[in-house]
Amino acid sequence: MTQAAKKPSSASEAVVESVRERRRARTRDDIEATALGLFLERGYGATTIEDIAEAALISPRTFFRYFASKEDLLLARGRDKMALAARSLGERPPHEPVMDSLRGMLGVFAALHSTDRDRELAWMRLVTTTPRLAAGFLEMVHGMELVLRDFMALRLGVEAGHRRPRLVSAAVGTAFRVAAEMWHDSDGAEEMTVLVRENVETLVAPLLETWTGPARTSC
Amino acid sequence: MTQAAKKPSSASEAVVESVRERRRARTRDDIEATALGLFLERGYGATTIEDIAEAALISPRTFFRYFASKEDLLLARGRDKMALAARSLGERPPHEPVMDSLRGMLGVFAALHSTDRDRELAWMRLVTTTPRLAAGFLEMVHGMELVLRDFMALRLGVEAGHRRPRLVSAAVGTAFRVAAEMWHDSDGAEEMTVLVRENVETLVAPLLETWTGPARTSC
DNA sequence: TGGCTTTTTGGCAGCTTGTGTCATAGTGAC
DNA sequence: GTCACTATGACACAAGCTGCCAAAAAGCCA
Repeated sequence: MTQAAKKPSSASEAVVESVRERRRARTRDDIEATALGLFLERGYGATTIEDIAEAALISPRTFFRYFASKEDLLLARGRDKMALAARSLGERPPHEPVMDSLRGMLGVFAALHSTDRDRELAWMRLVTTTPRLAAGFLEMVHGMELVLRDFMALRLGVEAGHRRPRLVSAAVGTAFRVAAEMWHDSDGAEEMTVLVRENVETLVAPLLETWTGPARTSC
Repeated sequence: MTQAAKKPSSASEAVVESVRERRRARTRDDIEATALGLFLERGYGATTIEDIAEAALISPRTFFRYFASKEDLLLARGRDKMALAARSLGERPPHEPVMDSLRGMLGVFAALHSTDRDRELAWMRLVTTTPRLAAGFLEMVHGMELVLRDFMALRLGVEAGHRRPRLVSAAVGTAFRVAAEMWHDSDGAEEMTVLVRENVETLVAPLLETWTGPARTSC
């Protein structure tokens, strides 16, 4: 169920999705877009699953076959993007300076970012202004931090439970989160990617400098 | 409803709560303790409001007169503690070095901290292992950051929307959060307060040093 | 003590989210 | 065209949560 198409029937060898999978993805996108429209129109809380199902021409039961919850509908995409960006660190050359790897990750994230700025802004507004979603957003960033932590442990040469990978990965997540807040509050005036990069430079770079070089002390 | 006792009937002038208020507080504590016991025994998800109500000798309807939700039951106390600690910054001398104010805040927080270590550990385990609660915990810290942000804006002499108060307050919150994770993962072996202090020194101090002194540049 | 006012509580009815189950319709593979 | 698998819809149902109203309890005043 979770696995991708394992046997490409055509000659092409790229990610060939079966017809079913593509159809499923299209339905999923359709539900998502429909729901987002309703949310922006009436608000998150005032829109029921039944409303969404009706507007998307599916049954309420079917909704839950595409999304684990109403919350998931809005957060899944962001979660995937973040996880993908974080995991891309694994393909970085092992001896590259950590800051360079992070900059590379930002590039991956930027490439994944939707070009529809207004839509992203609306999404961000919805997510940050609805308490339950805001909590979910923070958890989403936290999930990315967990992936980052293992990477940092590897690069810093200590176990993941140590303070350094914990603090560094949390700092990166914080840089992301604060950038998102700034981007939203400025109505998208500044480029999100730039904001993230600046925050990482400010918050993470000094932290790494003290550790990647001479440090080999306690904790 | 939300206001405290305004007319103390006795001569004492401290925070005199009416009999009703004290009774209410006692019932609230009672429900909380009962529920925590059930959660630890059967798990958060496997314990229903009805179970809690029955064990606490109240009706399910009454439960919601004491707590906004099942989640709130576990998070309200922590939220209050953090808000109290953060707000205590307002009573600090205005020209005190920011790091000293933060250390003072940690003292307030430590004083509020329960002496029952096992109970706090169990609470932390419950909250961090239950996804929905974990998200709520993160939001709780985020709430503290919002209070911190205004304070930082004041001290740094810029508006709250600027990058510096944002990053510094978020860094403090992150220091808190990571300390909580470390404390939990180490089974409370290290003192929570110490962990927070060390994280603040590592993450926040360098950030402040670059800004409180010479800095008066752009952002 | 007795009566009045306010708060607290319980019960009920109802909405919403989310899940298990089963039958049915659609689709792809051969 | 048949067979197997998947997607869907239609229940039924548990649990969280809210509004509403009536009853009980608690404080208050004479």
